[in-house]
Formats: sequence, structure tokens, C-alpha cells
Amino acid sequence: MSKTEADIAGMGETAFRADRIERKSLTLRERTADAIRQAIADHRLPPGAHLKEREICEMLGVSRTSVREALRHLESEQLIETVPHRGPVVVSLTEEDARDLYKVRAVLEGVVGEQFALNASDEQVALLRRLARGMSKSARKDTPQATLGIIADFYKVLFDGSKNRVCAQIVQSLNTRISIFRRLSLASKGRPKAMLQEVERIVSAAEARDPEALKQACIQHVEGACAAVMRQLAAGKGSSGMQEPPDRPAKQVNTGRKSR
Amino acid sequence: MSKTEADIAGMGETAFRADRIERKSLTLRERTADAIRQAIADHRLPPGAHLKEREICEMLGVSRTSVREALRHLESEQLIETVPHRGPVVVSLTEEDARDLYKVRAVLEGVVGEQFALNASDEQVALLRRLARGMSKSARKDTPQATLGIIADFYKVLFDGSKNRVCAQIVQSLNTRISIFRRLSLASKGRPKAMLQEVERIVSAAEARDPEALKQACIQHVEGACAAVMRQLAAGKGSSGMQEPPDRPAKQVNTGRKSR
DNA sequence: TATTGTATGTTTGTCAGACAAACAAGCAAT
DNA sequence: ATTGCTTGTTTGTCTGACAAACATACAATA
Repeated sequence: MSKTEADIAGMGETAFRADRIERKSLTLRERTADAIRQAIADHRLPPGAHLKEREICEMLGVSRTSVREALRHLESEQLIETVPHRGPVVVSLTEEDARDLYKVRAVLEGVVGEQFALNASDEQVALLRRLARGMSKSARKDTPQATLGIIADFYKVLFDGSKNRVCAQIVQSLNTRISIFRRLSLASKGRPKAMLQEVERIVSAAEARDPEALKQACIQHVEGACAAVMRQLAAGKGSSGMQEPPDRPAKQVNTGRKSR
Repeated sequence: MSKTEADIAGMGETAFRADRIERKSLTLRERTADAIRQAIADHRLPPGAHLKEREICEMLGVSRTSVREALRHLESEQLIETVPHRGPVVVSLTEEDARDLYKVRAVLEGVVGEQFALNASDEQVALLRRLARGMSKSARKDTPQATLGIIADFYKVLFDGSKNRVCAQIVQSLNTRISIFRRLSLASKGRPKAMLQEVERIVSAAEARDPEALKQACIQHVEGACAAVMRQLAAGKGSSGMQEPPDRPAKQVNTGRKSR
């Protein structure tokens, strides 16, 4: 999955090609942010949860400084909302937000598709095909977990091939936000099958190098996912990162004075 | 420009309507972030500039803590890039980045337009018309500065009316990034006139409540701006937030040991 | 002379401690 | 039931400190 990293021009002597040394483990604050983000993504920190910096410090064993800087990052990613002097809270999404999120993701993935058709290398197209095959195989035999991994790879190739960093980065960020309630998506009945068809359409369009078709295929794919989520929401009202207007209790923990 | 803030239902007694108390001056770190962001936007901190936290502290008279938290925010907004142990640097945009940025902005503003046609209130449509008139008047008589203010208002109405917070927020963020080299846009010859026409088209479509037309009008508007910038770039190579592959010197300030 | 190594000042990353201000919740007084 | 006071909690911000990573001048070396 590593990019081929164009050869270094004129480096004298025999071309010295080797993988650069990865800038190892990020800074502490970044890892802290990752940890929190992950916790939010898989609901260990549910929507509405109140993050107290002290608790996070102890939980992760880092100082307040690092935690706070990490929080600022998540704040700007809209994963948490901070009311001054009240501390950050994991965002709760309204049904409207969900719809908007998907709407935006749809058009952006459309752009990604369009540009993939124009800019991707032949290898990337081939890789896409291979991953699609792997995906449908995995969907039948493996655990959903494993399938999700392939899906992630699939997206990675799509983004890389589109050569549109800006777009890819935004979609990524949107996806994190969406993950706050996407657990529903995979549960939807008949969704897996539909999904595989959508993917097939995407790959075909990619192989045909047809920008318009690929764009439409990507959009439809997102719309499919969106519809599935909405259906689920309509049914099982609750149990997910949604917030209805008149509703707020529970989830509160002790704050302020204790009984004495 | 304040929203009408739906009346409070059943509040007993005579309806008590008054503007809520604005959560006054944000926290220090937010104002710090704003200050830096502003400085970047109007090139007091040019692309490539190396931000040293100590300097910013003194410049703004705040502690390192606040500065660093502000920086984390800007970092996640992609206005600065931070290499561990080297400190943050104002991003330099490649021509490709510029194109991508505009491309994304175009489709997103398309969404905004579409949704404005569907969701905006009649007052908002009327307001849009009024602002458009003001804009063309201002373009003839006032300073470009004043006109820019009206444009900002125009956008604000557009965003509010679209009722798509997610989208609006992203476009906003994109615009900040674009501002790193947009100064060119207004300079482009004949651009103001073209711009006014585009705006006129937007307003007409809004009044007609035609989603598709409004969408197209918005997209065309962005594409117009993009084209103008690209033309400028092609001409006056340099003097702006661009980075060409083989080029890096100058702009460096003293770092490390001084002569002694 | 060009290369390699060493020394030293800078700047960032992270921690710990401190304190005022904002907040939340209980209790008391009306 | 309303209002006000009291007090523990939590955040916002500052200060000081120190190791690690860097950058560059200067020295040593081939």
C-alpha cells in the first residue's frame, strides 16, 4: 500500500532507494487525540458524554497539557463541543445533521470518483478491482470486522487515485463524524448485498475510465448508505448518537458538591 | 442580521422577547486563534513563515499555554503545518491545491445554493436581493474594502438560508484557506463586473426558487473566481502563497546560534 | 578543500503546580 | 415555591522547569 515515491533525481552513485524512516510514534498529544477519537468512534464515549480532563489524564496517563491540546484538535474536527467553563461534550447529532453530513459526503465522493477516473494510475484501477473481489468474498465468509478492513483499503485507493488531497481529507473527517452513528448501517437488512452491487458499479466505471459514470456511482453508493441509516433510525428510535429536542436526562455523572 | 429566534412557547406572562446575552468575548485561546488566523489571511504571516510560540506570546501578550492551544486549532484547520520539534509553518499551497480547493468549494456552494432555494425564508430571499443591489452600488462608489464587507454579508445570508450547517461550516473553512492567495482575485481585470453578473444570476434563481438553477449559478460563481485566480497566477508567477517544487530559500529568519 | 564531528544556543514537547473565575448543587431564609 | 448564600468542582490561564530534538558555528580530520 506504500506509494512508489518517485526516484530521487541525480543523487550521484547508485540510486539509493529505501523506505524513508517513518517519523515514528507521533507526539504524545497526537496519540492522545487518536485515543479519544477512537473512543468516540466506537461509543466508549457516547454522544453527550461529558469529558473531564482530569479523568482523561488518569485514563491515559498523560498530563493535562497534552490532553487539552488534543481536545482543541477534536474540537475543531467537530467531534466535541466545548462550552466555556463547562468542558467538552461529545457531539450529539440531530437527524438533520445526519442528513447534511451524508449529503456533503455524497457530493464530495462524487468529486473523488470523477477525479479518480481522470487521474488514477492503471495499477490503482486494477487494485480497486482486486479489492472489490476480496470484499465480496469476505462478505460471505469472514467476520464483518475483516470486511470493514477491506472497505477501508478500498477507500484509501480511491482517495489516493483521485489525487485530490483536499477532498479526501474532508471526506475522511466527515466519516469520523458519521461513525458516531454509522454502526447502524451495517446492521440494516439487505444492505450488504446492495453495497456490493454499488461497489461493483464503481469498479466498472473506474475500469471504463468514465468520469461521469464513476461520479454517479459514488454518489449512489453514499446515498444508499444514507438511506439505510435513515431507515434504521426511523425504526429503532434511540440507542444511537441522536438527540431529540425534548430529552436530556441520564448520562449525567456527579459534578459539583457531593452529599455530606 | 440576527435570526428571529423563535418565540419561547408558553412562557407565561407577556412574551418576553429580547436578544439573549451574547456569550461575550470568547476565551482567550479563541481570540488568540482568531488573531493568528487573521494575520495569516492577510499575509502579515506569509506562507512559509515560521511561527515561534515565544514570539507570538510576546506579540499578543498571552501565555504559551493559550498560544499552543490556539495553534492546535489552526493546525487542524490546515492553516499551519507542524513538523514535530520544528514548530508550525504557514502552509504553502501548490497550484494543484488551489485547484482542488476551488473544486471542492464549487460543489459545496452548489449544495448550499440548492438547499437555499428549498429552505430559505422569503425574508432571506428578499435580503439577498437587497444585498446584491448594495453590492453593485458599492462596487461603483466605495472602497473595495467596503464591498468585501457586503460580500461577506451576502454569503452569511446564503449559508443561513441553506439550513445546512455542516456544509456552511466546511465552506467557511475552505474560504479561509483560499484567502491565503485570494488577494489576487479582486485584482483580476474585469473580474468585478463578471462577479456582479454572477451574483445577479444567483439572486434571480433564488427569487425563482429554482434549486437546480441556483445550484448552477453558485457553481459558476466559484468557477469564475477560480478562473480569475488561475489567470493571475499564470501571469504574475510569484508574490503569492504558492510553492513551486524547486524553491525554498529566503523567508528564513534567524534560528539557532547567533554569531558571537 | 571538502567532509565529518563536536559544542552550544534555540525551540519545542511535556510535566507539575498554582489560582481566579465560572459553575453546580445543597441548604437556609424568606 | 422562590431567592440567596455557601462550598466543592472544573475549567481557563499563567509560570517555571527540563529533556529531547534541532540548527549552526567552529574545530578537527582526511
